[in-house]
Amino acid sequence: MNNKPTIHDIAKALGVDSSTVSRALNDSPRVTKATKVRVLAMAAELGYQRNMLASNLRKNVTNTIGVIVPRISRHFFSSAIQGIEETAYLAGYNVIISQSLEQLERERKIVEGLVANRVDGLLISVSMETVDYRHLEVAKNNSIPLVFFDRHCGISGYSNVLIDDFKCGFDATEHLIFKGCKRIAHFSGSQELEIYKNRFNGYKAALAKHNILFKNEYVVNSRLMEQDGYLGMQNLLDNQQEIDGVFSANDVTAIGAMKCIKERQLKIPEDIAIVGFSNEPISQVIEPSLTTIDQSGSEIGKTATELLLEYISKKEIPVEGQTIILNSKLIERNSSKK
Amino acid sequence: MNNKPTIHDIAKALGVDSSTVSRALNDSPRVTKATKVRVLAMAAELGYQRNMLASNLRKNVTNTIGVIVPRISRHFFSSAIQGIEETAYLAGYNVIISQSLEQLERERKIVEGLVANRVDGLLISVSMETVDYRHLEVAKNNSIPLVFFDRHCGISGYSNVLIDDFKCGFDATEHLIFKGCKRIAHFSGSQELEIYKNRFNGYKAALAKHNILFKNEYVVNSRLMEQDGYLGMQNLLDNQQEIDGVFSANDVTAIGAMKCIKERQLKIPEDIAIVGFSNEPISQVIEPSLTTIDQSGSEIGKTATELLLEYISKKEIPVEGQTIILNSKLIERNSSKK
DNA sequence: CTGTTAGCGCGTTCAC
DNA sequence: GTGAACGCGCTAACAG
Repeated sequence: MNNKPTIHDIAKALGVDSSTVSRALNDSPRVTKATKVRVLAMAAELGYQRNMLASNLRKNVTNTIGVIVPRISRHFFSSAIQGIEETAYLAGYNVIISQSLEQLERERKIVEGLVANRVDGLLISVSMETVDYRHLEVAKNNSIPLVFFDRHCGISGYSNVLIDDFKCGFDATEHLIFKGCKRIAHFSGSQELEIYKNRFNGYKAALAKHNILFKNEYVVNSRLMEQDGYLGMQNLLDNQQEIDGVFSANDVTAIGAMKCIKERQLKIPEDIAIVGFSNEPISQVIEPSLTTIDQSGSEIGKTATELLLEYISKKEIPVEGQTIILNSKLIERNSSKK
Repeated sequence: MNNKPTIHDIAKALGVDSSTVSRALNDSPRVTKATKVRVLAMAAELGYQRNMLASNLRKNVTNTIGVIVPRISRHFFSSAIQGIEETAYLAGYNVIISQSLEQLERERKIVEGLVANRVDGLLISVSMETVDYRHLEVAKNNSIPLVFFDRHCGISGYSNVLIDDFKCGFDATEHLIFKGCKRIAHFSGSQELEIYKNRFNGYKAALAKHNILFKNEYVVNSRLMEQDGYLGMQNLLDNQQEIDGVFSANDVTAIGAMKCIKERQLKIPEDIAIVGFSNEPISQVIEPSLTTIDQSGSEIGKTATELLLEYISKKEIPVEGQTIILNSKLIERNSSKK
């Protein structure tokens, strides 16, 4: 029962050598079509399943890529993992998931563990504690290719797959401009954080490109709760700011703003168009008509995996890492303004 | 550089045999303390790392458990995976994640793939298309223990780790009763679905236990959108139903109901207490004061993994599967009513 | 095109 | 307590 058939069993049954069987199963060109068929038939009959452990040991690969994220349950990362898993699955790779829980020490141990497990490649979104990358050199020393995603690696020689927050802000704002908006408010978060600063800069750049005057009164910095959107919008409207568009750096805040707009009998997007930068899908359950800039975690995961698989198949770690910057997708969910 | 040291290298360096080294590294009692120390020191010096592939091949294990979920990016599953990963990590196991995308055919292929990869155990939340379990027999045939979580397996002989929706409904309702509520409304979803039916039954049972008359007018069935909560609450209040408590089978719907309550200048929880069954954490961002019954995905993941690891260590698949039913946690977030 | 030989790196017999 | 030898299952290299 527990004696699983091996290539030797099927070789014996067919009166050929096990290496021929091996070649047949691997669809090697150096074996007759006829014997291939016989081997495959016998394999099916015996219920043969290749022992990956042995195969991998011999080939010194694992068909496995290791993934390290700060926390699996955060939506962005789980959707990234979704993309990673799908892409890896199609390429015949397994995915081992680990989480650093934002701790450098844990990250270090995980990397060592994955390297000891001989993963064929590594996908990492580093923890917030990670300031240097010495603990990752073990991968390089073992010729294991490494791709950073979402959170970039500061030093050169590594590949990154990132989201362009600047361009997201730019695109969202330009989208509103194309819709005919001229007085566009921006709800932003702490300017200490790169992501919000970049989105804000994208917003300003889009205005500049289209010769629209930037007005400081249109910018609302907050903690990006729903209430902040509601109150921010209220303030803007009460202060006679004739807003006709809103780009919110956060979806929940955008929902708050929408509530305020609707209460005042203004129409979306006819009177005021609105775009929210989206983190969580549930926000669209609560407000299905919200046009969003979606941080496509699965897209970034897919891209990072494709890049990594390329390195793996080439069996070489590029000296110069490349950096791929993805755009988030703007998903328009309400009718056009003009 | 790429020639990683093996036990032979360290054996040669020490003038002992590789089998002695192997024993020393495995802390076998049949080797001198002194040589153990020498071996360990040399291993550290050479930067030796055990080749798991070879070790696993020899021992015919993988130190890996396979996990199949419908979709990684759904919050419940990603938090379950979080719990699984943490528990497995502590026990020295790796976790391979796969997603069925709710497709039976994919699930079948994944199971076969994981079995072919000789995972030591399997954790499955079956796809919605899964009505029979023949495609899982391959695991049993290969003596791979299997634990179902969240979505239970209908046939006997398998272990399940589930959430008790009935008890959740019961607890939520009883919590409201303890708060002093006597006229408790219930917002429910399609009675075709077990989960909503069970929560509804829990609600009724709690009322019965405390001798509170069940009134059909207090029950609102809907698609559980935010608007459904808002409108449902509106109807209840307009029809002179003097509601003083609400148990919603969904958090978003509860948020809608809260909005309606607040608009009418009623206070939560003083005038109307409210509990929502929680799926997504962001709902608490939008409404931080919502008291919830939390489906703890990570808890269920942890429990399922512990059970599975027990089976793995015992090296036997129980003939009679056991079923563990977990309670979700009630998390009270607003001040007491009475 | 097929068979033979020789390991991959480790763990487990046997002996001594 | 330690060494020698073998095998896990598969595949690469070399013959023929």
